[in-house]
Amino acid sequence: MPSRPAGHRAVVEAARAEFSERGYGATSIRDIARRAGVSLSALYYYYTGKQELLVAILDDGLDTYFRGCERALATVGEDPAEQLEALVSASVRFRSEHRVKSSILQNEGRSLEPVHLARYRMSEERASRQFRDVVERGVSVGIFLTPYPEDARRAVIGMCNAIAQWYSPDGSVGIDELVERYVSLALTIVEYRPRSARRPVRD
Amino acid sequence: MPSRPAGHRAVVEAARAEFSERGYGATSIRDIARRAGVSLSALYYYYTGKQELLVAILDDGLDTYFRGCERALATVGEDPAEQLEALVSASVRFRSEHRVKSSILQNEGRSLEPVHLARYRMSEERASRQFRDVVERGVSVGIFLTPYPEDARRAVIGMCNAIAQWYSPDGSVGIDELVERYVSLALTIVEYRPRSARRPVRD
Amino acid sequence: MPSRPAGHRAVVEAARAEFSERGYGATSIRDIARRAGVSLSALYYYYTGKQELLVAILDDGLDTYFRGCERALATVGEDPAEQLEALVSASVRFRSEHRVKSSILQNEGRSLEPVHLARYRMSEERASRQFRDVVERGVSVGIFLTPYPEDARRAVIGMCNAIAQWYSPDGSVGIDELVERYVSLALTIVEYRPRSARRPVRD
Amino acid sequence: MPSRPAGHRAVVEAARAEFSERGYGATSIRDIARRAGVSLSALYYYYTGKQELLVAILDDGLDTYFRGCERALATVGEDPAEQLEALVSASVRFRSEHRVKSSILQNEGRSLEPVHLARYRMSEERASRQFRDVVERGVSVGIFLTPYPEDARRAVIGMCNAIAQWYSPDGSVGIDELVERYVSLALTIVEYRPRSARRPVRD
DNA sequence: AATGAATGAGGGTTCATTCAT
DNA sequence: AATGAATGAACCCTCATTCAT
Repeated sequence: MPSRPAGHRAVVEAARAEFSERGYGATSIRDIARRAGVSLSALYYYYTGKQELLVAILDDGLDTYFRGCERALATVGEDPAEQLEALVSASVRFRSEHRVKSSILQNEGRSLEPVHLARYRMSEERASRQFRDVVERGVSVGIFLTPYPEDARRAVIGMCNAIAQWYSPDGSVGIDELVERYVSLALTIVEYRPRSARRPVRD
Repeated sequence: MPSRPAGHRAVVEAARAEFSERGYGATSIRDIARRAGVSLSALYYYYTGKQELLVAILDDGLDTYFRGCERALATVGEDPAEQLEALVSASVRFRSEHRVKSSILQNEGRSLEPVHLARYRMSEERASRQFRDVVERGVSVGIFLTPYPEDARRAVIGMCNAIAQWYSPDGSVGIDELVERYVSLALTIVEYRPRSARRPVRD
Repeated sequence: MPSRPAGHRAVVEAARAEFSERGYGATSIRDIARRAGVSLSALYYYYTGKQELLVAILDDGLDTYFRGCERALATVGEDPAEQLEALVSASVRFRSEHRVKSSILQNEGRSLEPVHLARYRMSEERASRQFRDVVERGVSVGIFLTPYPEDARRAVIGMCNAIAQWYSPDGSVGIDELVERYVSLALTIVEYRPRSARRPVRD
Repeated sequence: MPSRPAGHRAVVEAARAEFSERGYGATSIRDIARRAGVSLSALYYYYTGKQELLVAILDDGLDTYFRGCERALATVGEDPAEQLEALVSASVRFRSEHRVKSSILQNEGRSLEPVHLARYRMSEERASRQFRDVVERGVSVGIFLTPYPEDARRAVIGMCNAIAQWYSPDGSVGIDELVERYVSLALTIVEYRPRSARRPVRD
């Protein structure tokens, strides 16, 4: 999306909004062109069709998400608790700051044609694995006490994903505050017990 | 849905499957008729149109959900912890046993025309309130220690809702086991501390 | 229409109203059944279909019209002026008292299938001839001075036919008064000069 | 209608013919496209739908009629008799030269959706008023002796309107001749007595 | 005598897309 | 680089009608 002629921007933006509001299947290419203030032909001049727009939008969404994760992880060390904090923080930020991107990612993967679907599923898997690795390491290291790491992981992801559905920037809770609360919730869910807390306990 | 001519069943079933797989907007009425093994005209003899089909399906889904909740709540008393257990139990069962109904409820509310949307939003609100009331009572009674009851509530609901997206009846975890784990997770999330545990324990 | 089971009446009446308001082509058999308060099947039990309804309605309209003419003509003698009066009187009454029948007669003949069309055209022709004969006799007898009998005839018929389009029973003019005026207009159009008026002319 | 893409012409023409022959309600958009030798989609590229086609055709018909009236009125002075001649002349020409436009104007106004109907009714009213004003002025000036100006007006309009139903360009009467006869008939109907003719009358 | 269920054909309209310019 | 014109397939839905009961 970076080095395309001007007008592109408006088209993707419009498509994103429409896909998010109505869904891919219910959105017409004309709706998009109209919303972008661009002629139908222009749209086809920029993109090969509706499907390519979806691919571009999903890719961009994934990109935004994963870059956020990487950036967050880069600020912490090897400690699973810190890493979980980083991932939750990135996820909460993504779901609240990019609600539109987020909703498309959650709903419109199924609208991909088989060719593109494979790649998309791999990214989904990558996102899961990122969390799974951290949780499992926390468990094996003995600081996450949850007896059901997979369920815990899904609970954490599930609660983060849901943010896009209800969060409003006009609401009473700021994003930083939200991040803090969800990080705390996540640590609760995995039943985090810091090492230092275990020391005095003999037995 | 009870006293309609024969063939109805097949139509709703087919519509549910299609709506769930492709989304309302991307589903054609012909797809539904074909899948139901019914003529296009027959479909219109049963239902007034695509929208009524959606309404019927959503209503049925809500019905299934709320009846499950009521049944579960009927087995417990006034204790917020028990009530939360009941709601989570009903939710987990619904999301895992009725994954198709569940996914439509989560994705296709937006496809409702304004007339029907209002009623639907009220049902959504009712579902939220059910949880909110219980969580708030648990907090005010002092057995749920979470400092952020709303976030906790959303986390619980979010993790339950997500079940429909990944649960498979062929998987390794049975539903009863799943219920148990999620109930436990929910109590963790609200930071449940039973009264009895707090009393005599010195140290 | 006379000796049919009850319920027939309501159906024809409803069909007449619908055909008149929307036109045959734009009227659906369901509209008719609904308006008649009768089931769709009942309608088909009474009539073989939409076309037969139209035929019945047109026949009934023609019947009403021609019977009115015959009744009026029966009250007068051989005098063309009196006969024209009779025809105009019958026409004005028909167009004002039976506006619905009249409008269908004027607009929906074209909706007849070929089989029925022939008979219908003959009736139309009969209506024209009735007037033409009288006007021509009046001319040949020397009491209608119009140099263009055909145009006069068409003018008379045209102005009578138009009544159905504007007449309202709630209006200021009663039908008897209307008849009188149109009779007078008709005689003016054919340039009627009574015999008695010619006598004093020295000849 | 002027600056639209090519092919427009054929579409309106075809629509006009079909609407006139079968009526708006009985005409299918496919009939029109076929008759125009145009693809169904092309038709929709030109017009937004069947209704817009009707509106365009009615507007065009009204335009043709009113322009004819204005042209005719421009050639005469203030004399009501001359003005009536002008209006009748324009009407006869319109009804005989544009029989198709005329028939649609007479039959299909009812097929307009409410939004467009209002405007159409105003045009109808304008056409009536044009005649009414002239007739009334003739009466008040004392050259039209008819005791019932409204009936006379309706008779004149009615007979002119009827022309479209029977006139054939192949017939024995040319249009100029027809105009002359109908003008004469109209003056008869309003009982025109020129001023000059009244003077010599002693008394 | 009367009707509920069902149908195939066709209704008006919109779709994603292409193509000549 | 950009667009107006055009298309065929498919859209949702309603049509007049039939038929078993």
